[in-house]
Amino acid sequence: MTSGSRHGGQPSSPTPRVRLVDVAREAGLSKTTVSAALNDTGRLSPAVREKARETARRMGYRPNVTARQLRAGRAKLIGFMVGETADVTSVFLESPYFARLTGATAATALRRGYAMVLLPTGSLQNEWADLPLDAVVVTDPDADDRIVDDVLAAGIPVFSDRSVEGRPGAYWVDVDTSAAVRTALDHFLEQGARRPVLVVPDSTTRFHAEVFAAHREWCAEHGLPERVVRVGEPGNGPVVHAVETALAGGPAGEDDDRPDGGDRPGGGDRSDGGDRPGGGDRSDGGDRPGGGDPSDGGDRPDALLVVAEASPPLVLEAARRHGYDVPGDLLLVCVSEDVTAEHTEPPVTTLSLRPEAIAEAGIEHLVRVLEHGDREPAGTLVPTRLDVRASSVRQHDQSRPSQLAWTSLPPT
Amino acid sequence: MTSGSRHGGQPSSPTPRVRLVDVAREAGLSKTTVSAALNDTGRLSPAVREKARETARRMGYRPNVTARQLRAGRAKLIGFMVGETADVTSVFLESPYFARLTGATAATALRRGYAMVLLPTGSLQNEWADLPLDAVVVTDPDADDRIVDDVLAAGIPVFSDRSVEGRPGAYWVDVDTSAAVRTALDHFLEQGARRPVLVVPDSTTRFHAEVFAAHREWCAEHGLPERVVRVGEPGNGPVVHAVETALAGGPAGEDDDRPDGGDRPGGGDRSDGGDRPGGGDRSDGGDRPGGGDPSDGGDRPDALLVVAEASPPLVLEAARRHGYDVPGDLLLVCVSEDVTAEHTEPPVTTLSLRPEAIAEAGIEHLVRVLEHGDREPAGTLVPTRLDVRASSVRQHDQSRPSQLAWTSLPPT
DNA sequence: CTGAAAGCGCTAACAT
DNA sequence: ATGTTAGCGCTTTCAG
Repeated sequence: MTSGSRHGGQPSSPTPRVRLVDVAREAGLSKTTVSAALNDTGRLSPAVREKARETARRMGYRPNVTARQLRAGRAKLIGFMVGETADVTSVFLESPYFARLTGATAATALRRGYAMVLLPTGSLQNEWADLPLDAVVVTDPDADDRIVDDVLAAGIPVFSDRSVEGRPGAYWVDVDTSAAVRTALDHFLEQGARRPVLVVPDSTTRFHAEVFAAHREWCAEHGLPERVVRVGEPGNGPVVHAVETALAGGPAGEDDDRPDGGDRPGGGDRSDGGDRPGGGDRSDGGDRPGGGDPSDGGDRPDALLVVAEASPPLVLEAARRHGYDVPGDLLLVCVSEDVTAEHTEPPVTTLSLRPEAIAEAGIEHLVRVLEHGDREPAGTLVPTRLDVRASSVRQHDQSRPSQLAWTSLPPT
Repeated sequence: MTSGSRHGGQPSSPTPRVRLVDVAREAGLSKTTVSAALNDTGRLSPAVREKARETARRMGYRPNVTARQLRAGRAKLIGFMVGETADVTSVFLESPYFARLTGATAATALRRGYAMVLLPTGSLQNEWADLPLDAVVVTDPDADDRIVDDVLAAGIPVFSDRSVEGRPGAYWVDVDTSAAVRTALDHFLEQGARRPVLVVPDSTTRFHAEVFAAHREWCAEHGLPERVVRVGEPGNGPVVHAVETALAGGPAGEDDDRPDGGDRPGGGDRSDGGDRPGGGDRSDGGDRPGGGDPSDGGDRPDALLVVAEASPPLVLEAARRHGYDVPGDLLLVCVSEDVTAEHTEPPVTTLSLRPEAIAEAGIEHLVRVLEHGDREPAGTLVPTRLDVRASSVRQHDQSRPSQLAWTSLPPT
């Protein structure tokens, strides 16, 4: 029989919990004294303090957290939700980026004394209404998302991306998207590529919109044609399909026999620029295209920047199916946190958004606002990191170090 | 200027929240009446009820959740932690299995009115001490893990896997491991394989221990030699390495030039059985091994069951590097929730542990215990699902339906 | 140095 | 049908 069954009547009595007053009575002290002893506050004689503590320990006293919270006025609880892929909760965690962002946010928050609850995407039902949330973190809200306003309206501070800038009660942390895109494209240029293509989701998330804009700007600055393929749906199927579209060098919808394209009406790929049909070179093995001077003619892309999240091995495989040798004919960079990128042959260069750094900056900010009332600054920009691997270097200097896109910050 | 700044003194006054009593006073009613109106309890005249509600709405009243919780005696909050890979929190979410289990648990719990906080792995510091947790879910605790006892000692019910069976206050949900392993191995047999190899983590998790045992039993029953390679560390590197060890047909440590083996002292692979050195056939391309009648001689494996979580494309690639054609020379099944398995060529057969089903069963159980005091049953067994794809079928009958390992339950 | 008492904001007996 | 009152368990002035 376990200790703790008091009045032996009901067999399944849920063990009436010992309260502070019980300890006080048992120790022959007052609630106040015991509370002070346990919380290490007030001026108590060491003897009394020890006695109180000892009694509490012996009785198995556990403070009622809710009562404390009521007293304190805050629950040290924050909510976490992702706005993008606004459908099922269990899906977004399958993205390595969101998985790491989520885990890192929870860990960092806890380290600062805040617990994090995982909230379902989609504000339809505000289940968070029944939670004593001190703040809510909203990652990558859709442009037309009401969620931020709803939370703000409830009087709860919001921490999100830069799209909330200016809203009172809202604070932001964002990746330095522009620098990130430039770093990747500059890297391509440096390696001799002249016909880079961008594959980016067709979403209203601020990040994706910025990627598109930064790419356009960079192309204009460098006098290069803007080659973009937009992916309508998330997921490996659609992204791989988009990659194939990009590599075919022509508009979407041609030269496709894969069963898992996942196109829905209006959600398919859109290929902007470089619309001259490049010919159906869906060679599965041998002959390599181009081959000559990389800075010259032909319409086939010679570099690929995949911003849409997809499995690097799958992207690599898609390139091979289309007869590209990586990095021989095609330099490849994926914006991804997927660790499989290190294990392919060749390993794939990735642009990391550094979710851990974002989480840390966000929680840091949150704590400053919640505990010290800081209102400034309203936001923070976090640099990205390019992890150069064999898939994007022509020569054999794979030993070059990682580059921070925003070099004014330390590479932590 | 936003509405809500009351006494215009301090510019950054955090908007004193409107309380129930404020609404009552404003509406000329009592707290009780307003409370009843808002909670839809008691017998109130429709007119008064509406008036109370209207006033509350107009004043932007939001009930103080903590006060409610204190009154109710429970916070509708549950903790979630994973015992395995007992290191950093942000890591376990990178596993598709844990990611989906986590997401599904959070979603299911919320649907039943419980919020879920993500707890850090490792019980070293019980940060959960400051949380009003009604219960804690502990997935895959290590055999020697103290965490379950700690939580139980705090008087908090625990929901975990079968390893907690018999402990008062502990309940379990587990996968039907034995049936799962049998299903996979039977499938191999059915497809003509006679020399299957198992790759399984060398962990003290109950699941992995059971996999090992079930495999041993199955081999004994079928008079087949027990071929096992144990992986010392989690992660794609070590698992792929183990796969290569398995495919080389000999003991570990030979025939290896990959830089990412990740062996640590005492943490490397262990190859049990089939110890005759199979010869260094690390052919990168052409010649295929064996080729003759599959039910006959040779020492090279003809089927591979990878239980350790690894990226299917990477496993497939490893098999190819060793000169295997899948499914020609080698049938492949991965225990994995990784969606990339559907997108490889050939697609990889997976044995799904059905994390969503586990989550649902677990929360269902939790609600029954917490809200209805049910003590029986102490546990539930959840069937797995084999998603047969091309990587494990010799013929072209890929159209066969999924199989439930435990056919007494519906295939939901 | 210690104890009595006043709430935190809400809900539910118990009057009226 | 509505209002009064007593706590939920804890922390914290404020007396003693």
